Amino acid sequence: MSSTPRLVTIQDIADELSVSKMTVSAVLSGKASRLRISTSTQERVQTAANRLGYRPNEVARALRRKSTKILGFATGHNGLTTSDPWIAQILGGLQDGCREVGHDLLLHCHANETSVEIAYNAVLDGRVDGIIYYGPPGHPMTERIREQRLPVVAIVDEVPGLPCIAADDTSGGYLLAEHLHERGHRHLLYAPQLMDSSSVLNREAAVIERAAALQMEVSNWGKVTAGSEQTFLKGWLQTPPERRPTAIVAWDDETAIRVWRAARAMGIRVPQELAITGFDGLPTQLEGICDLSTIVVPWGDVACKGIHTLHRILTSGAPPDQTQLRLPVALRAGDTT
Amino acid sequence: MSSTPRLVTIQDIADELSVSKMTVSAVLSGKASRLRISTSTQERVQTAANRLGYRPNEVARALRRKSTKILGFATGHNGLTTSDPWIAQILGGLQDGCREVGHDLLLHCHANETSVEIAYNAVLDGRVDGIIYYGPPGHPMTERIREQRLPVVAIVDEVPGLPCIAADDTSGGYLLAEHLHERGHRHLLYAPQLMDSSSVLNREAAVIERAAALQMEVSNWGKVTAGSEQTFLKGWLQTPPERRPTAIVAWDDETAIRVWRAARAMGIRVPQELAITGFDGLPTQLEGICDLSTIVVPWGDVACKGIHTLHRILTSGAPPDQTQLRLPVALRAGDTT
DNA sequence: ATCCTGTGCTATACCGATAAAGCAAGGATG
DNA sequence: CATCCTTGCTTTATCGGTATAGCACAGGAT
Repeated sequence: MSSTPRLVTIQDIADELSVSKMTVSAVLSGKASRLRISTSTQERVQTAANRLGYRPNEVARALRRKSTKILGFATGHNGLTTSDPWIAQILGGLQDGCREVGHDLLLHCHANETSVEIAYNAVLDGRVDGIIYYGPPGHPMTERIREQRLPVVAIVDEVPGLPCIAADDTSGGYLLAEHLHERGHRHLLYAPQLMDSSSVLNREAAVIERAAALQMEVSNWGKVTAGSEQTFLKGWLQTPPERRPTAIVAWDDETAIRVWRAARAMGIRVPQELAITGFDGLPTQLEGICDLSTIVVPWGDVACKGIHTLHRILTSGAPPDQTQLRLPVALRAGDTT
Repeated sequence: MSSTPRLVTIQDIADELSVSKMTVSAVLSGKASRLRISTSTQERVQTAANRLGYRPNEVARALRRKSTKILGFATGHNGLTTSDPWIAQILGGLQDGCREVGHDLLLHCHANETSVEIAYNAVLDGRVDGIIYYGPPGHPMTERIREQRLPVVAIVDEVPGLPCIAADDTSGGYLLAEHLHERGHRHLLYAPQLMDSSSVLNREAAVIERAAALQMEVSNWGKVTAGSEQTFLKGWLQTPPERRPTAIVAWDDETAIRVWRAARAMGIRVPQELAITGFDGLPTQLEGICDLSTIVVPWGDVACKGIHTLHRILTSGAPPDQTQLRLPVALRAGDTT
């Protein structure tokens, strides 16, 4: 019952062949020709390395090159967990991106505010080369990050002064307003979420702007919190039919589904009496029951592009670190409109 | 536009105070008394460290102590992604566990077979101290892992020769059979999944065993693949009522929901004509529509315990590395039984 | 015989920390 | 006055790599 076996080092090979470890290093890191190592020696080294199962120690390399080739992911939105479906998609995209640029991904994705602080420290500790940040612009850490010019790329939500990859929420809002206009709606009800998130604010602003341009009225009766859906819809039922909004534009899919369920329970016909739209485009389990009209956000692509941007910033010496990208979204018309 | 700032090292502080870096190290790592550093020097070092914002370089430490304090997560089940809801819960549990033992979590969770190989190499590269493995026992890498005695803990699915933390799938199966028996069912239909997973096999075996003990008949009409639910249920409808199973026991929640949807579409009344059970206990979006009877599996706890076990193996020199744990599951009776 | 050039490798230093041994100055002790 | 102990540091080696300079030797030119 031995514990973890000692790993093979460059020195082991050097001893075995009675050469200096520099020779071994040169061969194994492809610098053999620059350092003029004879072909026969190269072969002997390669053979020994293979036989012993040598793998270069990444920690030692990282120390020397001052880069771990590990990127971190931090969430600043309170209460966010890996179980949130868009986070899941983001994680997938981060993984893909990391594989593409040859880095590893370290998770600092705890459901509390310390996530960012931990990630921030991870950079100062030399543990990660940079961070993908998903959180509110006003997080106390963001200022320190800017001040110290740490390699951080924001995703999904804009953070002033940081490079950012997000979805084109504005176009998404436009698409929704236009879609509802085409379906004959002239009075929308916006169900917002008050959170410190540029993405959410952009969605709302865009819906309102395009609705106005299309001569549609937009009401706002405030947030639809979990559990208050029925109350919310009662208000709708009590409104005289001619003054009723004909469609509810929810800030996200989850809210839309909650409203849809409540409407269904109250006998309100969707979409005949009331149309409902979401925003996120996440896969649902309601297939065949409720095919929500929504905006499909490319969460994975956003994350993946974020990694690539971070990688570019890290490899280019002096980065033009004001990259701002908005990835295209698409309307998915379902049976709730 | 400068690039990443150089991080403060122990040498910077030593130079600043004209002491040796060993003195600084001793103070900052709490070994001041053992090495007899005067109180005044300790204070000077502390002050300078704070002023300069010193943080010890974790890579250098890791090299010295031969441990990165990073644990990896690898998936061997093909096609598994971070979007699968139980993976999401597992990730949450891994995070929690890591925070509790003071380690970081590196993700090697790609949707293909290379995940395990990458994680395996990460250990040999000294990049991670150990791995949490979630995959089939027959994966080509598992043998190498055993041979080389790498610090790996399997979760969810048993792997012969490796320590494992899983859910008590057997009890789950018993609970389901007993529950259905109580509800008066005497003939079950098991909808299995043929995958190389001990968890899934245990579920099935337990249902069958307990059903037999309770004098219930158990039929098996084969897998219910995505899209074949209606065909499956047509077979059920065409069976003479007295020979029909009265309950379908699906191997997991997702299958159960697919069957439920198909039954609903075909006008089969659930649970009056046909009861349906799942297995997983994951949150669904069907709240208020279909409250699935299922077994709640503590995914997060399994993952978290896995981390703790791995940590114990890594800290104890010669581990009793045959830890086998089965965490309790619970029946959640919904309105599909 | 001496100088020069190219070949093939070795020696040294360094990345940033820590473990262990060493060593100078001052006071107590014989 | 010589010895010993304690205090308060410094020196050196080490983890496992990599960058850079150096060095011994062979062969051709002078």
